[in-house]
Amino acid sequence: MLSLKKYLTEGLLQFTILLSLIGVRVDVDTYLTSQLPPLREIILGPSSAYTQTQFHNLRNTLDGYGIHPKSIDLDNYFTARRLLSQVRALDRLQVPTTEVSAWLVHRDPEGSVSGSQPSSGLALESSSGLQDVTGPDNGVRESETEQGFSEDLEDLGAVAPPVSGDLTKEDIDLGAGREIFDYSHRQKEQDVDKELQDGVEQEDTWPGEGEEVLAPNLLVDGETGESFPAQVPGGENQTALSLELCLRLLEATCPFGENAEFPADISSLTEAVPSESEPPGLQNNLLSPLLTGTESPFDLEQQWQDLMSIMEMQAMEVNTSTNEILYNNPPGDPLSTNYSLAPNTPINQNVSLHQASLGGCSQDFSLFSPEVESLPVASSSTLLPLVPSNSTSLNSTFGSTNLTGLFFPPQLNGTANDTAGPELPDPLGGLLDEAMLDEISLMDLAIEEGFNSVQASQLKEEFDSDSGLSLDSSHSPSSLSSSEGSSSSSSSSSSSSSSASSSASSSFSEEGAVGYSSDSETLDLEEVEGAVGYQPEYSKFCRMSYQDPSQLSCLPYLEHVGHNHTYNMAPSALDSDKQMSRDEHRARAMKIPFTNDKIINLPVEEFNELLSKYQLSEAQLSLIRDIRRRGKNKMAAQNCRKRKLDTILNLKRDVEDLQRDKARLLREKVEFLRSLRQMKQKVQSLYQEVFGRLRDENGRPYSPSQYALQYAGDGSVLLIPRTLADQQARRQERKPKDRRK
DNA sequence: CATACCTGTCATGTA
DNA sequence: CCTACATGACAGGTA
Repeated sequence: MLSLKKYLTEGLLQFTILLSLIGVRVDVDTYLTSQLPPLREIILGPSSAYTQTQFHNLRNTLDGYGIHPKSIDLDNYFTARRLLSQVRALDRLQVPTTEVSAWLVHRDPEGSVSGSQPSSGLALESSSGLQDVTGPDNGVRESETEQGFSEDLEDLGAVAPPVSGDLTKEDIDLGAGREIFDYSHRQKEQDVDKELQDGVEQEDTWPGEGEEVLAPNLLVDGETGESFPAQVPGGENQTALSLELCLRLLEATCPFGENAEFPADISSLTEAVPSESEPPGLQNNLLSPLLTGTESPFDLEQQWQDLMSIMEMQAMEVNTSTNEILYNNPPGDPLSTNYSLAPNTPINQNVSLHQASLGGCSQDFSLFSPEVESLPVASSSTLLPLVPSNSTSLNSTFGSTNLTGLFFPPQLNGTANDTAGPELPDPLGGLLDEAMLDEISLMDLAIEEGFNSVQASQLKEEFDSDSGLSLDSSHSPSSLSSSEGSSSSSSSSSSSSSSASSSASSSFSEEGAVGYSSDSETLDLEEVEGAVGYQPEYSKFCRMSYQDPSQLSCLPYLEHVGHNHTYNMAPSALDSDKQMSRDEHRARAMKIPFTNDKIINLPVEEFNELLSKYQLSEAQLSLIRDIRRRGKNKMAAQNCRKRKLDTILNLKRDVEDLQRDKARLLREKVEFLRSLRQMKQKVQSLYQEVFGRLRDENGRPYSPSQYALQYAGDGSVLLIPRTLADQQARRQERKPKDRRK
C-alpha cells in the first residue's frame, strides 16, 4: 500500500505539473483528499517542466495551486479531472518496470519566429536545431532518416480513427507526468527514473547546444475565445509550441540493456498512426501510435510492460462519464475547420513539441520554462524548413526517436495501416492477430485440460520412485552386485531362473556332471527333474519386481495390458519346478554343479575360479557359458526394456508439461494482446487530446493530416510535419532490423 | 484362431 | 580378444 500511495502521489504530482503547464491551477488536494495524501508538490520552475525526473524531487514545493470551482477554467478543470483519473490509473498499473511519462508543454517566449515558409508544414524545428541535438551522429542519422521516410509511412498501421472532427478541447492539455506502474519493481523504476533524468539533462542541454528550434508562441484559444496572454515577444507569429512530452509509455527497464538506446527505439508509439478506416466518429487524424498494427522496433519487453500498464490503466480508469463528456466532441466539431490551415499560412517551423507552447499555457509559461525563454532567438529566427529537403537535419533530432511516424495521420499515408511493412516486420505484429491467437489458445487449452494433472503427478511420482532404468535401481535386477550373486543363492538375484536353480543346483552338484546336451536335448527336462527342495527365500528372487503392473495403471494407454510383468516371478514355491527357466532345466539336465545364479552373476574372476574347482566336460562348460551369456543378456534385455519404457514415460511427461506451458503462454499472450489493445487505445486518446489542443500562432488547431506528434526517445514530443514523421517512422523501423544483425 | 503383449534369446555393436 | 552391456529383431508363450 505504501508503494501504491507513493505512486499515486507521484502521479498527482505529474498531473499537477501538467495542469500547471497548461495554465490550469488545480488544487489536487481538494479533489483527491479522499484517496490521496495532501499534495503539496507543485512545480514552479520551468526547468521542472523540462526535467521529468524533477517531478519526483519537487515535492514539498507545491504551493497548492488551486482552481476555484467558479473559475473560468472550469473546462480545464474537468479535463484535469479526467486526466487525473488517467494518471491515477497509470499509477495503479501492476506491470513492473513499466514507465509512463507524461508530456510537458512549455512555451518558449523567445525565439518566436514568423513562419515564413508556407505549406511546408509546421517545421517545428530548424535544421540547425535538430542537428545540434543529434550532435555528431547527425550525418549518420540523416542518411538513415532519408531512406526511411517514405517507407515508414507505409508501415504505419494507423488504426486510430481520424481525429479531425473530434477535437473539442481548445486548450492543449499537455501535462507532464511520469508514471511507474510496477510496484514490485521499485528498484527498476528508480533506475528508469535515472535514465529519465539523464535524458532530461541531455534535453536541457539542447538549447544551449544550438537547438534553435523553438518558436515561443503562445496559443490563443480561437474556439473558446479565451485569450491566452500571447506572450509572443515582438508579436511574432511563430507558434513555438514547446511541448515536451514525457510520454515514455514504452520505456521500461529493459533487461536487454537497450534502454541506453531508448531514444532511438521509441518507435512503437511512432508507428501508431490512426487509420482513416476507423469509424467516422473517431478522430481519424489523430493517430495513436499504439493503435497501429505495426509495432516499433521498440523493445518488446518494454512494450509488454507498457501493455500491461495500459491494461491496468483501463481497469483503473474512473470518471469515465466525465471523461466522455469532455472528451467526446460533438459532431461537426469546429476543429475540422480549424485544421484547414491555409497552405500559405506561415507556419512556425521551429515548433516542436519538445518546446511546443500551448495556448492555454501561455500565461504561465514564463514561470515554468525560463529555460525556453532563454533559448537563443537565432534558432527561432532561423526557421528551418521542414520540407523533406531538410529531413536530414530533422533526422538528427528525430533519429533518436522512432516515434516519428507514431502520430502520423492516416490521411497522409493511406498505406500506413495496410502496408505494415513486410520488410519491417512488427515485433508484436504477430501478436496482434488476436482472433487467431485466441483460437490457438483455446485449442491448446483444450489440450491442456485434456491432460489429467493427477495422472501427471502420479507419473511423476512413479518416475521419482522408480527412476529408471538405471542399474542402480534397487528394483532393477541388474542392481545386484556381482558379489552378492556369487556369495550366496539367497542374494537378491534378479534372475528367477538362477534362484530357482539354486535348489536344483545342489542336487546337480551332487549328481555330478552330465554329458553335454544341446538345447534341444535339454528341453523338457522338467519331468526328469526330481523334487526340488523348497526354498523359503524363493520369493525374494522375484524378478522384474520393478515392473509392478500396478505402477502402470496410471498410464492410460497401458491399462489395457493385463500381462504379468513379473517375468518369472514364482507364483508359489511348490511350482518352482515349472518356473525354472530353460537354462535351469538344461543345467540340471547337464548336472551343472552350481546354480545358474552363480553362473550368471559371478564376476569373471570368481566365475573362472568356480569353474576351475570342478571337473567339467566340454559340454557342461559350453552350457555354463551359454547360461551365463543368456542370463546376462536377459537381464540386459529387461533393463533395456525398462529403460525404454521409462524413456517413453518421461517423454510423455515432458510433452504434457510442454503442453501445459504452451497453454499457459498462450493465455498470457492473449492477455497481453488485450492489454496492448487497451494501451493503444489509451495512447490514441491521449494523442488525440494533446494534438487537438495544440494551436498555431493563430490559435487554430493543427491539421492532423499535415502534422503529427513525434515522440522522442528523450521523452520529448515534437510536432512535426507528417511527411517528416513518416520518414522518421520508416527509418526507425529499419533500425531494429539492423541491430539484430 | 488371430491378435497383442510379454519375455527370452540371438546377433550385433559399443566400451 | 575378452567381458560386460545395450539394443533391435525374432520367436515362443500366454491371455
